[in-house]
Amino acid sequence: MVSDRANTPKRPLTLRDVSEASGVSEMTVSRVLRNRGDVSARTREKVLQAARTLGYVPNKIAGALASQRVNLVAVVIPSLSNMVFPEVLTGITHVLDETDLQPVVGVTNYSPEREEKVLYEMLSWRPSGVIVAGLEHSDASRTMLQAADIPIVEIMDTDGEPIDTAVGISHRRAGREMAQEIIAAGYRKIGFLGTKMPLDHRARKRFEGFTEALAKSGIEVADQEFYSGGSALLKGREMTRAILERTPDLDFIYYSNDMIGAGGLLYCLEQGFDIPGRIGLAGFNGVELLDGLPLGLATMDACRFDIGQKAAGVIAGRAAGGQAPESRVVELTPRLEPGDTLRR
Amino acid sequence: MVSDRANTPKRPLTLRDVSEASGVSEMTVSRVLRNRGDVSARTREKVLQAARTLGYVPNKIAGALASQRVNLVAVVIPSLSNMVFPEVLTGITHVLDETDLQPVVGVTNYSPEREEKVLYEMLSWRPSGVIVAGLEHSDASRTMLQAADIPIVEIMDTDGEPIDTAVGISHRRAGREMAQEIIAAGYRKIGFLGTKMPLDHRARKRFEGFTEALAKSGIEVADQEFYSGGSALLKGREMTRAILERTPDLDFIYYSNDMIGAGGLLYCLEQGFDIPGRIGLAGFNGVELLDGLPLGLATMDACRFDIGQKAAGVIAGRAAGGQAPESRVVELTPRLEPGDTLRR
DNA sequence: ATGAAAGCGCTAACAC
DNA sequence: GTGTTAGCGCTTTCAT
Repeated sequence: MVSDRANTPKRPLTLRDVSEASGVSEMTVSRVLRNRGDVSARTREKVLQAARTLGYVPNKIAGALASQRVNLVAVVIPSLSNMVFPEVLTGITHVLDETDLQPVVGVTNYSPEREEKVLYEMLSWRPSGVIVAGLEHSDASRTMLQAADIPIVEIMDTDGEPIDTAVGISHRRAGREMAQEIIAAGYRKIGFLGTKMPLDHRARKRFEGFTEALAKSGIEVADQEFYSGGSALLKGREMTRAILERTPDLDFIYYSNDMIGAGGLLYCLEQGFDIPGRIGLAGFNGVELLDGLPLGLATMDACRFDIGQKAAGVIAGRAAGGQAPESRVVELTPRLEPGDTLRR
Repeated sequence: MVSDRANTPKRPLTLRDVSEASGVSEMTVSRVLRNRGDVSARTREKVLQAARTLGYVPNKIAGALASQRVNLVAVVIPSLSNMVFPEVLTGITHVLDETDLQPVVGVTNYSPEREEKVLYEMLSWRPSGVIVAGLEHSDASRTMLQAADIPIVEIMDTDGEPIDTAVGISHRRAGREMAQEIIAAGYRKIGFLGTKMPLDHRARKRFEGFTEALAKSGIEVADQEFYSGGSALLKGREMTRAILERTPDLDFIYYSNDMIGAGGLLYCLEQGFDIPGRIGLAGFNGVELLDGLPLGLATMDACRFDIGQKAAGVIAGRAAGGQAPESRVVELTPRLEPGDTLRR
């Protein structure tokens, strides 16, 4: 392993070192290492041999500068602890693995300022494309993205005007449809528990769609409460207790995500409530976690994996010289999963 | 927003554009944009103004090539869906946010081949340091890392020889201590449920430490089962049912992680078992999720956040010209959290 | 306080 | 099939 000559490798290896070690021009070495152009099998072997024994790792910085091409795709998401985003990433990776593109992840913590900073940093590496969560961005962020002149895919949400392309679901519609389902099932005294939403636009849109649809049936949310931070499962449990103590005759609780919904479900089971008779419950996302719960929580799948795949597909297609998709907005349709906590 | 002159911005903006727009030399523009050297307030303003109205984003590729410096830290982890790693990332970010360093995340899916590929890709960007999970790597990976001549921090595990620096806990010891605790509590018929471990070395080491310590007390694992893939919570539930049907007189189950432990706990509660009397349970990791469960699962905190912070600290320190830490191995001590599922 | 020249390590474009 | 030349967009260094 590694050559055993006097080793003082202070200076990182360059193409030139491989060139000298193999007695082949830098250019040809470069060609071999990138599988470009025709190189005789003999030369090829010599070069690979030399590169391997030296332990040469190409310098992509120089390569990118020279070729004006960078095989990175910037992926900017609000959070990694949300479960939802890792799944989107999985979808993205799934597609990019088939190409020579590589995702680079940046996290904003739902802060527009951080988003701006992260985008600036990422764009300064001149990626081949950007996948960014949400349609809401600061003016500066929009300007940067527009000016970058690369494919930009805004994901997760389709309620708004995309900068370039959007791939996601309509959260307003998701909220609306869940409300309709709940009403159709005969529930009338409906509570809502969710995250504080000033910056979680998708949760806000679901809530808006939800209340809107209730209103159409002449129903108002009977009680509601918002939290931030902490263990979502625990919050779900505690908030459910609180809201039911305050408004004991609620017959349904809609949660802004599955995690707090699961907490609420566990609480209700402990209390021995008849579910979905005495009280119905529903969350949002369709996380895998729910499979292990004693009862299946009603939810709506957010198509996370699909969104990731489609978004990556748009970038990969465009990077390969393809055109933008016919439509600037790709709206997927979330499936309602009634589980066991919603009367039917 | 953006200048309203005839816009054909095909070509990305360069320093030169800012230079021309502001009537200041490229060099001075560069100084302003990086806050280096003395620039008169007047010039400074002119430059910033020009850069802003043009929407200039510096080209880090060119900058990095010229300065031979890259403010990226490669972070290579096995998975994002494991909860554990996002938390490590949080710790890393926490520290790096105080510096000008930026983490770049790569995911290996527990595959040595993928790890090799990811490392290769990342090293080719010449990062300022590498944080990589685990001490087990392919020969090629080790060679690359050694040759890179940058700080390398292997995290999560301290049972082995680090390439450069290791920050983590001893999983062997964690397994051992849990076994001792279980025995001290009087349990004797002990089962184990976990992931298939050929590639999850830390889970394997915990298991080894565990069986070793049991052996010292003349006890053998009474039954065991391994899974891969699927919803961990669900697997925990199903495997617990299976193992208890097969070996009904188990009085303790040790799970290789909290998620399947939680599934098992939910199952046992449903069955109405007396916990921790009839049967005790314990997991590993100390994930926040457990806070929301009806009973607190016994577990051992893996110090994820701390590990991230310390690892990032080592890189940041070294990048700032500091020395390597006194010791090449920084071993943290996991706390046993007895919860409600372990007799005391 | 500002500018001019050289060059980082690679690849595009063109010879041969 | 292989080599030569120029230059990517910055920063370093040195001059003024």
